[in-house]
Amino acid sequence: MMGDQEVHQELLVAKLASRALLDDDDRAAIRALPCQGKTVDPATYLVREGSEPQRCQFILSGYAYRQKLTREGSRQIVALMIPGDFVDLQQMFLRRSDHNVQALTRLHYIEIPIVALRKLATTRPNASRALWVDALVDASIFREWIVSIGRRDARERVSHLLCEFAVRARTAGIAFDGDCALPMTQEQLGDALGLTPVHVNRVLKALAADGFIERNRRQITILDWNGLRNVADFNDRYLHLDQASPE
Amino acid sequence: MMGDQEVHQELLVAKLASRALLDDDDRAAIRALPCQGKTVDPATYLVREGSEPQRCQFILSGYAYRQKLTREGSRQIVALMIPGDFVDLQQMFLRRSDHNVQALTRLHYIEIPIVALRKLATTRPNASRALWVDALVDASIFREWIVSIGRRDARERVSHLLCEFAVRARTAGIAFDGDCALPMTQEQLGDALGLTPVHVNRVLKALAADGFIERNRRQITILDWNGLRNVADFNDRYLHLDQASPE
DNA sequence: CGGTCTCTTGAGCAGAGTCAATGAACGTGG
DNA sequence: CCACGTTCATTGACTCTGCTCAAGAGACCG
Repeated sequence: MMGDQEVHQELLVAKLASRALLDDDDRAAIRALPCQGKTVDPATYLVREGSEPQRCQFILSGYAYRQKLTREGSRQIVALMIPGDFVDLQQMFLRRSDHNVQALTRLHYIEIPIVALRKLATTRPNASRALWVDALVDASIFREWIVSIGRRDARERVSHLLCEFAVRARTAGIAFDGDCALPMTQEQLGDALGLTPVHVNRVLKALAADGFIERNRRQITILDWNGLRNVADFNDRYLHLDQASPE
Repeated sequence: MMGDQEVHQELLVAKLASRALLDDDDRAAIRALPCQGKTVDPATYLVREGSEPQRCQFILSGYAYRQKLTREGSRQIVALMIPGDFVDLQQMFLRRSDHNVQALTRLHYIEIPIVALRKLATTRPNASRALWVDALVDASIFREWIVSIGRRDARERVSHLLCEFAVRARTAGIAFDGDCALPMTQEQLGDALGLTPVHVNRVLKALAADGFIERNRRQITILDWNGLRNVADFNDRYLHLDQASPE
């Protein structure tokens, strides 16, 4: 029987093993990382712009998002994070954070000292590769968001986000089939998509009227996966899901 | 007297040294990287979506951009690259490229086998850190572009791109003061900003009328740096320019 | 049961897009 | 050295997607 600590670290091992092939020594080194579990309420800041992070967070359950504010006070969400995501690989080698990270829901996570992760990265080549792949996949998702916001209309954009979330949730083992409970308010969706909440509302209504999704308060369920992926022009290539298979 | 090969490698050393503190052994290891110089014409593809890159390119002179196409054929430029930028760190640990890279101008670059770079990353901790920082700064720029395209209006967006380009060009030592010759057509600017070329034209005209910039064919010169940065809500924090100073 | 968040919906507006025509600069080959 | 074709830049007229403002309806909470 495993204690909490062990369960947490198995998630971490599983995540990194999905990013690169690991041997037993790599796994042992990952299990040996010092870490500490934490829980926070929705809207809590995990990282603040301008701060100098000393620990890297890894999400066990719940959701979080990266966010930046403009001078006028409008907010842009630049990434969603789900269980099995690292919050701070994006800052691991940078001095100051360039954005904020906030909990979207109640959140359980572990914190690992950055020095320990850096040491892992320099002593275990396979683990290092897994960390690289993870950071580079994040960057690939950023690029796809630029394409969505820059070149897709509101209907495509909303659909694309739903598709991405569904695939990532399924890959992380926290969703099955269409059952994709994206716990975001329409205002938050708007902030992630570069739209106003009013317009998000209208688009969701239209997608529901067309039978692609079903809505029920903050729950959105995909009814017609192929239809929605077609509306969205969605292709999961940019998520790089096959990095850990033998070459 | 240095031959071409040596000059090229000094640029590489200088770039990595700007990303992390390096010692003499690190510099020697970087100089020992095998590499080959190349030159291509504007619009040449350096990387194609779906390909499996074996070499990493490093730009010596000229400009390039990352680009993705949507189903409808519209194009989104997701990054600009200038001399001293790595083209392919973003793919170094991923199997298949998720985007295209094209030369914007006539381009001189060197190619380094990815295996050699990976080896550098696993044997030289400081060099590894420099590569990490470089990749993470790229990711930070992606995030800022998401904010720009998602939440800034056309005038702010155009100004922001000009500011970013000016700062990066100055840092790379290829521009001085306001002298920022961004060699992009208005169509390409539009593709980078999520706008149409017609609208880019009108915004540039307005910025010139207000005295912020001067235009002359494809050359844009910044006349009023502080004014433009103010229009753009520009802050260079996200470029992480101070990573190589002692902690 | 009142207060607070969200979600909805309507009406009107505006920033940016579309379409289309003209003009300026450039490169090339005869 | 000029004619021609091509690529960009420019401008106007019109359209439309998505925004703003505002009010009302649900849902949830202490």
